[in-house]
Amino acid sequence: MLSRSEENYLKTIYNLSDDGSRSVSTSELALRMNAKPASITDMMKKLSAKKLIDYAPYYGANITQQGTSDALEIIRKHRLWETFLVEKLGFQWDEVHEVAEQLEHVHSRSLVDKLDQFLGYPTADPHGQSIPDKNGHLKELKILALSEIRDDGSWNVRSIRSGSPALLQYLTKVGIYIGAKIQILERRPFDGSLEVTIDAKHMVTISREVSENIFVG
Amino acid sequence: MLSRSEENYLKTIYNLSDDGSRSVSTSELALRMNAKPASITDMMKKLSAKKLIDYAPYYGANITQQGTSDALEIIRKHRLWETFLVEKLGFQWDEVHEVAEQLEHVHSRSLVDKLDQFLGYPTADPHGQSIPDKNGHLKELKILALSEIRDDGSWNVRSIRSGSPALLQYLTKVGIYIGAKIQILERRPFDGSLEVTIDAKHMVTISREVSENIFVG
DNA sequence: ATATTTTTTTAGACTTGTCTAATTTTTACC
DNA sequence: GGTAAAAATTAGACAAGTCTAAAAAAATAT
Repeated sequence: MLSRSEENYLKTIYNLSDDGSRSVSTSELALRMNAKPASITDMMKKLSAKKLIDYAPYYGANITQQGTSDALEIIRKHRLWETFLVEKLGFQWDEVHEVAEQLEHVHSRSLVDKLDQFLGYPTADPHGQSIPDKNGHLKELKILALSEIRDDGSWNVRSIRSGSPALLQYLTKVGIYIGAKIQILERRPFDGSLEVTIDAKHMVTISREVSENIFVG
Repeated sequence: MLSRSEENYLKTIYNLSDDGSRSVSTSELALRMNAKPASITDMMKKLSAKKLIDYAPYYGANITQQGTSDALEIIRKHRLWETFLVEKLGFQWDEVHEVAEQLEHVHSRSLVDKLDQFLGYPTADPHGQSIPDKNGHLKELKILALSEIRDDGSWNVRSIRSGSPALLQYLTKVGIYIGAKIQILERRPFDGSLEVTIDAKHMVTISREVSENIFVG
């Protein structure tokens, strides 16, 4: 069984690697985990010994099939708990990440599946992110970050990269939510910011940092 | 903030001390925690430094007011989660202890209170044990262990000392549940066993070990 | 009242996960 | 292609929580 720390590293490697499609460097991981590179190297060796990542010194980590499967299980738990917290306990979408970070490490054969059933087998969490099913299958949505959209026209907000309560609070304030309709009016190449309308009603300027975390389809 | 280990020791000291009314010895705690006495001594010093117990070498531990308050918060969380698992997720009463042991360590200002509200402010968990309220008040029930009953007549099962799935499974098998009516027919002083009827229907023999864990009123 | 047994504590070691400082390897640049 | 900068690794340390073995204190028994 994995330790809490191992689980956190594995999950972060999975997320940084774009669902396992590229390798992750020590410094990248150090930045995301708020840890020193030396600590990352140590953990890379541990995960490698457990065959959860392929690791060679100086060449970063590639998550293995087993690692992906374990990571998806943790992500499934995280997203199911977030859904529970919002749908059943009445939390706001910006309040649930930290608690779910703890709940995702509870180990129980049947707990997750019973929770899934209780919630009615949801396919997306409160931030619009897909919830892997019990076999570790993730419904891949064809979505793009708002920052990557080149085509004008109207897009629907499908998900938000969660993790930052401040971002979610900001989005709520400017009227962006899962399902909101966004139309790009103007692009400002010098800073990457966008001028958009939301639900064809109000107009806001969105910075590049923010548009990179909004996914539309 | 207390570590998981500190929380587990504190909770166990509280339980062993009969709600803080007597001191707990090193060996007693070692037995219950499945740890060596040397480890207990180390932790006693830590909890003592944090003023959660009064401890003097060779004289055991007495839980302080602050320690009692912290212990009751953990116990509140444990019992609310057990209630959730049985009432909402459909677990059996003998399946929830281990998972609740993990869930009780999740830290969140609002989670527990929102869970309490979601469950409708229950006053007892699935084993009949009182749930402390958010101010740490525990409704003290006038109950006795079945093993201590000297008076004949009929008694209602009020709670079971939880923690042993095997015991709970056994009780289910012989027809004992919270609310069952038990009448003592015969006492066997040589081994402390009792012959009883349950709900005036069927008759069973209950060992002393079992009757010490059934509370009636 | 003293000796023996039991309990508790101390001393020192080990594991996990982290760190700092020093070293090595890779990358980037002229 | 050689050198400087950046990135990664190694070596050694530390804290938390556990252990074993030895020593000390308390309890028990004769």
